[in-house]
Amino acid sequence: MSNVSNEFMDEHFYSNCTHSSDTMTNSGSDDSYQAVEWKNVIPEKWDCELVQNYIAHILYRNEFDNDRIVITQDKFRECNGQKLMRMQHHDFIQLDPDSGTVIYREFQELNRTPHTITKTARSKREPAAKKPRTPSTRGRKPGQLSKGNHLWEFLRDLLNDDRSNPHLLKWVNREEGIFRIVKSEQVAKFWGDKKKRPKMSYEKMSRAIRFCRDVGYFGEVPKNVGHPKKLIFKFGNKAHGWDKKDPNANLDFLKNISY
DNA sequence: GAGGAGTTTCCTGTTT
DNA sequence: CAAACAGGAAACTCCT
Repeated sequence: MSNVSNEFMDEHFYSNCTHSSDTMTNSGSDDSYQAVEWKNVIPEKWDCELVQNYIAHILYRNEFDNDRIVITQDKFRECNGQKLMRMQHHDFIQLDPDSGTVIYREFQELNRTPHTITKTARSKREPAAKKPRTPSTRGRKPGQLSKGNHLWEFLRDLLNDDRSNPHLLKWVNREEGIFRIVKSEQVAKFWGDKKKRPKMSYEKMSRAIRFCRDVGYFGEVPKNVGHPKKLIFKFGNKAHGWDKKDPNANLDFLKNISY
């Protein structure tokens, strides 16, 4: 459970996103509480304020508490995007020993992905333009967590349990968040059980993974790095906690599993 | 009840 | 050839 309130997100993260509007992807309207699509913004153009917003965004996602986020944000108050780009791992740690590594790693990941909405063409088919979502005061806000178990959390928890890893799925590169699904239909079956969808299949689950990839819970798997091409996935920049075991993970359905 | 997030379902076509 | 991958379209569930 995160103890960071939504009020925090509104006040400290979303509210300033109308600054540097030339680098923003949202409209900059009064209602523009929407999270910056960081991967669509060029870090070199970030001003100090935007860097602080980014730091808050990273720490919020990594479940740092409210006070901690404010303190760390302040440590980055004199950093603009260009300075952030020049900083090495040890510079981040020096600035904040607790979160330096997390911020460094996420920033590296951000810089590995192209800073554009346009996706790399994979097939001859033209990708359809996404309909922009209209900001509203109702409904769940972007980034706001639901109580339900999400697909990326489910896979993360399976990966961190030795009843399922490596029988059902396993890490290919844990540091990078890259994993391989071994028993695709079995994993999908468990997913269906969890969501009470008895007709769940790997085909349908993988469709969900592709949607989750579009919004950042999963990422593009690097090509040509020696591992097989099929059934390989990678956690994205909206996923977190995959590098450690979640003590609250509920995997009771694995207790009777036998191989 | 409205509306957004996160799927689920189904489908056609492509790639491995 | 089978299995996996891709992504459009529409519907659905859960949540605020």
